[in-house]
Amino acid sequence: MDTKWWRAHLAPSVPSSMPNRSSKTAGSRSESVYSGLRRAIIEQALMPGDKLTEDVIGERFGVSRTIVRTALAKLNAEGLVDLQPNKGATIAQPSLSEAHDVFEARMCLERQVLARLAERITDREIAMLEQHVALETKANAHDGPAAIRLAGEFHILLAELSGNGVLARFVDEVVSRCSLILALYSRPHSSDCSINEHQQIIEALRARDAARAMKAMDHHLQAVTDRALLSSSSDKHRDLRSILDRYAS
Amino acid sequence: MDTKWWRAHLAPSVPSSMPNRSSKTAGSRSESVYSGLRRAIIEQALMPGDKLTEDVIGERFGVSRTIVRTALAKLNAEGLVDLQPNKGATIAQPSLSEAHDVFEARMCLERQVLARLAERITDREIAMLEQHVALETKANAHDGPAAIRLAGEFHILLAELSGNGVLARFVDEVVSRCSLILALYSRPHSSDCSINEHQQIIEALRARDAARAMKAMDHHLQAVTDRALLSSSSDKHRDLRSILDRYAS
DNA sequence: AACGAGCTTATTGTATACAATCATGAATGC
DNA sequence: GCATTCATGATTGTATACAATAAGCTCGTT
Repeated sequence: MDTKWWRAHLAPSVPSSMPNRSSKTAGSRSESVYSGLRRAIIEQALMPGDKLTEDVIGERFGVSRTIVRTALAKLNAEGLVDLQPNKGATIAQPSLSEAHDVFEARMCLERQVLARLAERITDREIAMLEQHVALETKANAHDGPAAIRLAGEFHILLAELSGNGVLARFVDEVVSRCSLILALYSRPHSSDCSINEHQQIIEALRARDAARAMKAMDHHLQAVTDRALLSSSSDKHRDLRSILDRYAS
Repeated sequence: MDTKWWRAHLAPSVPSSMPNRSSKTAGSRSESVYSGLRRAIIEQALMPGDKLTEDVIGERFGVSRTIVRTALAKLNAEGLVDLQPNKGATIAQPSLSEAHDVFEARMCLERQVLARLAERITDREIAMLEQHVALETKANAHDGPAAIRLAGEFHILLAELSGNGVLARFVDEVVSRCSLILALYSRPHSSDCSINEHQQIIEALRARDAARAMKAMDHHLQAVTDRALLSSSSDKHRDLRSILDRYAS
C-alpha cells in the first residue's frame, strides 16, 4: 500500500517552460482545480479508473462543487475523465482501440507540426527546445512524475512553436491522453519518451530537414506505441484525499 | 425529423471503440441546450460576436443558468464561443490567422480520414454517404440554414465512418469552426460546400483510390478557403430571444 | 446460507440566493 | 462642451439548499 513515490516530488514550484494554457475559461478558481487535477492525472498520481468525488475535490482545493464541476467538465471534454450520468467522474480508461485511435491522430498531427516547424523555426526556438530537454534530463534523475509530464510537454512545446493554435490544442489533448494509455498498458511510471529521441528530432529541425524530423518522430512514436503493451497495473489502496493534497497547490 | 440521425445509435454503458460526443456531460438538459445553441451557431442564426446572456438562454430553454453555463463551457471548449471573465459569452470571432490555422488542421485531419476510408470503407457506408448527399441536395433547394449544416455534416460523417473516434471529434470541431469562419468572411448563407465536390470524393472512395480522394478533398477545401474572403455581413439588430425560440426545440 | 425488499446513506443534478464585477448614464466640475 | 465621478442596474461568479438518483446495508423469508 506504499505510495510514496509521488511523495518525493511535491512540485508546485517546478516552473514549466510551457506557454500558458489558461487563455480560457473565466473562473480563475476552476482553472486552478482543472490544472491541478490535470497534472495529477498526467503525472500518474491519479490512475485510470479512480473515482473523482466532487465533495472530496472541492474540500481539498477549498472551493465549492460548482467549481469542481466545471473543472471536471473541461477534463471530460479533453477525454481525460469519464462522466457518467448520476454516477460521477472517473479517470478515463482508454480501451486498446481508443489507444490506437489516439496514436494515429497523434502521428498525423505531429507530422504536420514538424512540417511547419522545418520551414519556420528560429534558432531561438531551437534553443528553447534544447533547454526543455535539459529540464527533462534533470528531472529524469530524481523526479519520476515530473519526468513523465515533461516528456509530454516537449511535444506540446513543439506544437506551440509551430504557431498553429489549433494544432497545438489537438496535440495537447492527444499527448495528455497518451499519459493515460501509458499508465494503463505500459509499466508504471516509465517516461514515455527517451530523451535521446527528442534530441534527434531537434537535430533534424536544426537542419530544417522536414523528412528527417518526421522520420525521427515516426520512430519515436512507434517506440512509445510498442512500449504500450506490457505489464498491467497492480492497484493498491490509494486515497484520493492524500493524493490531492499534493496538487491543490 | 431528427437532424443528427447517424449519431442516434450509441451504447451508453459500453466503453465502445467509437467514442461519441454525447458521452458527455451527464445532465441531459444541458445537452439539449448545448446542441440547440450549436445548431443555431452552425446554421448561422447566431452570428459571430453575438452576446449570449445566460439568463436569456435559460429562460428560452426553460432551465436555470447552471445548465446554460455548462453548455456554454462545452461550446467554449470547442472554440465556438468566447468566454471572457466577468463579461460573459459571445459567439467566437475567429481572426484570419485563426481561420488559416483551422483550415490547415482540417486539411491534415481530413486527409487522414480519407486514407483510412479508402482502405476500409464498405459499400453500405458508401450508400450512407450518397444518402446524405441526397439530403443536401434537397435542403439546398428550400432550406438555406439546414443546407449549411448538412454540408458540414457530410465531412463529419466521413470522419465518423473512418472508425477513429479521435479523428472524428477533431474533424467535428474544425468543421464547426469553419461555419464561423464562413459566417464572418464569406457572403452570408452560402453553403460552404458544393455538392458536386462531395460526390467526387464519394466517387474516389468507391474506387478505393486514396490519392484521388485526397486530391478531391484538397481541391474542395481549397475552394472553401478561397470563398472565405468575400463580403462581410451587415445584419444588425437581431434579437437573441427570437432566434432562440427556433432552437429551443 | 442465499436471496431480495425496503430502508439508509452517499453522491450527483439543478435551482436559487447572494456577492462581485461590469456597463450605463446622470450629475458635477472645469 | 467635455471629461470625471459616482450611483444604479444588469450580468456574471460562487456557494449553498434541496431534489433525484444510485450504492450499501439490514433483516426477514425460504
